[in-house]
Amino acid sequence: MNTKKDNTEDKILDAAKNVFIKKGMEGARMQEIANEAGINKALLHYYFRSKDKLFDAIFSKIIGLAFPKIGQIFQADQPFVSKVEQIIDTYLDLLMKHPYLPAFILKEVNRDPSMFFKLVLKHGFSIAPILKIVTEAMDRGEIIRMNPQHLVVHVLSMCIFPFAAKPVINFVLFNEDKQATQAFFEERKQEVKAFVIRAISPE
Amino acid sequence: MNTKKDNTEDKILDAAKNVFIKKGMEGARMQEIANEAGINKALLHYYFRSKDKLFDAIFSKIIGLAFPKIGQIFQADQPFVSKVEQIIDTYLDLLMKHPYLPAFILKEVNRDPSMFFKLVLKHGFSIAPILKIVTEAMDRGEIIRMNPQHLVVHVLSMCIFPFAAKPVINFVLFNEDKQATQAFFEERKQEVKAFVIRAISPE
DNA sequence: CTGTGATTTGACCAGATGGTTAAACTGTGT
DNA sequence: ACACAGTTTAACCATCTGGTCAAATCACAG
Repeated sequence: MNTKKDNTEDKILDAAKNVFIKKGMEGARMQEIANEAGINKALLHYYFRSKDKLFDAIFSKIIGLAFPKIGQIFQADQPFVSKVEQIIDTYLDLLMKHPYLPAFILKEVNRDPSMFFKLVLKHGFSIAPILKIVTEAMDRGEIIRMNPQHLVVHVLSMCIFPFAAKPVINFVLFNEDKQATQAFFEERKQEVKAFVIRAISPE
Repeated sequence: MNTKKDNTEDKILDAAKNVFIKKGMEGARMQEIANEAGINKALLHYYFRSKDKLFDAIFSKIIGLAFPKIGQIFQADQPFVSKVEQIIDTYLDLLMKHPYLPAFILKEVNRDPSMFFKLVLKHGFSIAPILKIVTEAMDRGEIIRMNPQHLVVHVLSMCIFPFAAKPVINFVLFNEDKQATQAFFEERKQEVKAFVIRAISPE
């Protein structure tokens, strides 16, 4: 389903990613991963010592994907509103491409927060630069003054939550009409941007 | 930890709730539930035929708690802005009292959406009345015109997501300072209300 | 007291699961 | 052709887990 499947290790990583994302660490079965990779179960232990180690490898890659470095998202000097639009565009594009990320990460983070903490440190993710940019925009009067931490959480909530709650939205809002649900998610990029900008613009 | 613990069935329900919420359906162990209830494991099967049946009983109660009837939240004739404030107040109060609800429900909904669908129907939950109230407020010009479904998802996202992502917020935003995290959550009621009202008010 | 049905328990079972191991296979350099 | 290291496999193991059951205990009507 993904990239190169030539060598065994990549076949395992690819299969493990699919199974872990679908079933989670606890729900996944080593035999199922072996089947998906088309190899013998013992090979999983040959390449990765244990289920935990294999999961670590997958989870680390996924955290790196979902917590991008700030430099990768922010462009240099532009109005703050453009920056907000850009960050929402970029992150919702990422989530549309990997809609399973929020539910998977939330599940695993709540199961074992300490593992997540280590990975955040390992990938060098920090929220400070974002808070600084937000605060500076407030100082310049580009946006209204408010607690920047709450603003960040507001925006991330609106971006991420609907993906984690996709089955709920699909059923409660659209009676399991998959096309309507899909259309709704495609609209959200514009809707979130408009909502946020209206909330933070002066006057 | 909860209500009456006199009869065995209630002891089981109470213990099962604690364990299921902490570990989820898959992570929970019948033996652990029995220990928590201070009874023999076979009694679990005597009162509830199987783990699935026991989980159903717990999950149903929790869905009923998290998806309140509309009448229970909305007061009759008041300005729409007051209604929004009231719904945010009420729901954030509920979540502050049961902060585990979002993570637990999201996990189980994504594990088995069909069970969740049945429970939503069983509890007679419907989003239609809310959408109607929102649309009427737009018709009266009380708030700006926008897609009411997106507005509802915006508000629910900002209310619910931070609880599901509490470990992330606790670490990334507050370096595991529990008091700071707690204070942040107590601020959110005001912050969400202000943000939403600013985004939807005319002018 | 005594009988009877509901409740409770310890012992047990079958199946699943992560993990191990010895043997077999593969390819490559000499 | 052969040796040797890396790779792959089938069979196996220990443990855990949901579930069952017969026996024991309890509560209460007669």
